[in-house]
Formats: sequence, C-alpha cells, structure tokens
Amino acid sequence: MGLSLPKFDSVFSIDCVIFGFDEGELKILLIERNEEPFKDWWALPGYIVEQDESIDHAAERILYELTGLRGIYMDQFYTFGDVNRHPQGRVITVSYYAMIRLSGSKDLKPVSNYASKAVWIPVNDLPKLAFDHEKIFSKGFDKIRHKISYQPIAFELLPEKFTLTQLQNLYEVILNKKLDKRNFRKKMLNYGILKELDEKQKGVSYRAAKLYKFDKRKYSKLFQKEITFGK
Amino acid sequence: MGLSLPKFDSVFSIDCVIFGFDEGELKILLIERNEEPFKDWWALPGYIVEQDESIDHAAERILYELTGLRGIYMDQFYTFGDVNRHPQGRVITVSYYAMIRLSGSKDLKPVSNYASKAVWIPVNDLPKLAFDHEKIFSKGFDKIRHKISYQPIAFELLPEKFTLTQLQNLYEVILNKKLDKRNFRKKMLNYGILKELDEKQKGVSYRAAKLYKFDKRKYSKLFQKEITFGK
DNA sequence: TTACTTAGTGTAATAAATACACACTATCTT
DNA sequence: AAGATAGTGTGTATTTATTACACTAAGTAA
Repeated sequence: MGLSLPKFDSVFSIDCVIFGFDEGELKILLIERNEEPFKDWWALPGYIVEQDESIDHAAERILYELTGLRGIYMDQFYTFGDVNRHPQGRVITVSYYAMIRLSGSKDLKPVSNYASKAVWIPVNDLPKLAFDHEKIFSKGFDKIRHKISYQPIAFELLPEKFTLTQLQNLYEVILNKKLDKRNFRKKMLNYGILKELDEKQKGVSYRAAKLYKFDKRKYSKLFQKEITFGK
Repeated sequence: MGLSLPKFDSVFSIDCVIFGFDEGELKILLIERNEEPFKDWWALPGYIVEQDESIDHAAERILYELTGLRGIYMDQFYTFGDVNRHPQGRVITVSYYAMIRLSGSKDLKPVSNYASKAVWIPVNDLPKLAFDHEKIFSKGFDKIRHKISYQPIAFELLPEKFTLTQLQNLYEVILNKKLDKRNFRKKMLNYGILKELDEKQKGVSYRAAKLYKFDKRKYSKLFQKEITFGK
C-alpha cells in the first residue's frame, strides 16, 4: 500500500501491569530483563507492537506469551510518550492493566526471549524498575484503586468461588484501608450481585466460611448501578 | 543516536476532543479537512506527533495552532490502535480532551494547513466524522461525563464569574438529565469551593443572579473530597 | 473437653440524597 | 405607575445510605 504519510524512527510498545491476588497480598508480575538496556533490571512485561496487529491484540499476545493465558480481563489505561523515556530511541508505550486469578500458586509458562524470568512481587515490596516503569505501575495502581470503587473488577482477581472475607481482604489491600466487616457484608450482599453457594471453604483449620460466586447476569441487569466502596 | 530498535512504517498522531460551552449548549470544535483522505469531511482536530516532542507537548501544540490558546485544561483519555483505522497506513492516535472557556463568541485563530475551517458544533448535532473519530468523540464524551461527577472540571468551561444557574445547566447538558435546583445549590454551596462575589450578572432583562467564582485554593485544601453529582 | 480461630450477625445514630412549590426582584411594556 | 414577564432564591420533611460498634456460633486441633 502506498503510504503517503511521513515515516518516523519511532516504535510502539505495550507495557502491562498484571495484577494477581495471592495469600492475602496484591502482587504484580515482573520480569528480569536479559538484554540491554537495563539488562538485569526488573521491568513490567511488555513488548513491541507488530505492524499488522492492533494494540489490544498486542496486549493480549504479550500476556499470552508470558503466562499462557487467554481471555484475561485487560484494560488500557494510559500512553506514555516522553521523548527520552527509552535510552535508545523514540518509544511510545501504551499501558494496560490485567487481572489474573491466581488460584493456588499457578505456574507460569516459560518466558519469551527478552526476559530470563517472571516473578510475582507484592506491590508493597517492589524493586526499582527499568525505564519509567515505576511511573507506569503507579498510574495503573491508581487506576484500579479508583475503578474498584465503582466497577466489579475485584472478582477478576479472586477464584471463581470465594468467601466474603477474601473479598473484603482484597478491597482492603487495594484501597489500603480497613473496612468494617458487618458493613462490608451488608452492603455487598445488598447489591444482589453475589450468588450464595451450598458449599463451604475446605482445608482450613477453623470454621469454614460460605462460598459465593459473582453473578455476572444479575450484575448486567442492574448494569449501571455502580458500586461504591471505601469512601 | 544509534537506534537498535526495529523501525516501522508507523505514525503517531494526536486527536483532540475540544469542548466548549456556549449559549447553554455543549459544543466541540471540528475541522473540515482539505486533504485526502476524507477530503471535505468533518474531523476532530489532530495532527502528527513530531519526532522530538512528547505527546503532551504535541497535544498542546495542536491546540495552540488551532485556537491560539495556551495553558488549556487537557487530559489524555485513550489510544486508538486498530490496524486499519487510517486508510493510508498504520496510524496510532492518542486522544485528548480539552476544555475551553468560550466567554461570548470568541474568534479562533485561522487554521493550519490541513483544514479549511474550524467550527463549534453542538454535541447533539454532530455530522458524520472522518476515520474512527465518532468512536473517539464518544469515548471522550463518556470520559468527561464520568469525570464531572467527581472532579471540578466543569469550571474549566465556564467564564471565570458565573451564576449557579449556568453551572447547573452545564451539569445538566453533560449528564443529559435535569437536576433539582434547590438540591443542586445546597450541595454545590456545601462543598465550600465556590466564592460568592459582590457582583451580579449584567445585561439580562430580568432579575440578575449573583456571580460566583471557583475557589481553587479551598478546593485544593479539601483535596480528595471528591464531588459527586447526577447519581 | 477445652482452647483456639475465624464466621456470622443487628441496631441505633448520623449523614446524605431526594422530592417538592412559591414568593421575590429586576426589567420591560404600555 | 401598573402590570406582565422571566428567572432568582429559598426550607422542610422523607427516604436512603453510611457509620460505629461487640458478641455468639461453628468448626478444628490438641
């Protein structure tokens, strides 16, 4: 195709802030780079957008290559385009956050060419990151903190069946504040978007809690009854 | 600089949804293209990002070239990167919304090379737009509709001194719903972010209303006391 | 059987949101 | 100057949502 547009030495990339919730902690997936620049540094997973793929597709592809998972909840949140954000040239990066269900400690597929390993690291314990990835992470974290208070994204991080205590813990770690148990339950159950199951938690050495499921159909019906929490 | 990164025939652009509020109507600034593709179509103002400028800078530059204004409230909201969104090649576009005070009917600076004219058009009366610009507009509009209910962005569209009725009208057109006058005033004044002036509206043929100013300092003090409206 | 750990529950007080209607005031007209 | 017009400005009662707060029940482990 004849391209009459100017051409630049510029590159697009995608960077992903991939959240997981495990053992009561909110974590993100970081990779250790095995290439310059920033060889041996920790970085957000990301890669270059191919010429013939959409940016959403690129984001899904990167996540798939890294984790072997498809159909993950992802959302684009910001594009970083400072001139010198990459030491080797002009790279504009579109950032996405993703949410992964870490039921138990799931093993990830081996990692692609540019990284030697991928590790889940608690958000409260992050190392220094390559490029401007700290800025990217922090904007992504702000974004989900905001979003969790009006959209049911928390369920993307929990196993399909979960207890109200697990749900509350997740809200607490994302919002970074304690919530009152009774009020939390009252409010959450009142939305009518949880289905109470006939099952109980297993393998705990104390009274087992009831399990619940997120009821997507009921949620869609109520549709724009937005959720509010942590105000 | 030696660039070891792959090079693509890809181009970045910026597109802007520029909002203004005038005569009780919410409008956006559209240009009529005088170049192919989409010659003679209406489009959002936008242009290509230069190689040595940040995307924020590009957005400000484009707005300046189009309107002669600087220091305008702008915010990036989404990046559109479908493969075929531009018929002549791969163009990824980062979109911004901006808010302009249209006190009276302000004349705009003449428009740059790629457009024959720029016109303010009510959002309820938009023509078909070039490229995927309808999608871009609509996402931008959703964004400000959401944002206005927790951030004081409405004031960016009003003259420095405004009446409560003007403010309420603006909320109403953005949220596309009627609000109750008494409740609106009570709530708005309660936030304590408006300064009542000793002045009144002029040039109206009926009882003149009191003028108010947005009190940025008080707002910053209350800081994250988010505003809610239209629920 | 006892100790331990977490699950599960209700009510009262306060704050916020909603619904609702009329008198006042400045200007314009005649 | 009297009346018409058009928008300003105000209060209260009701409903709904939010907050604060502490004990008993159930299951497991020793």
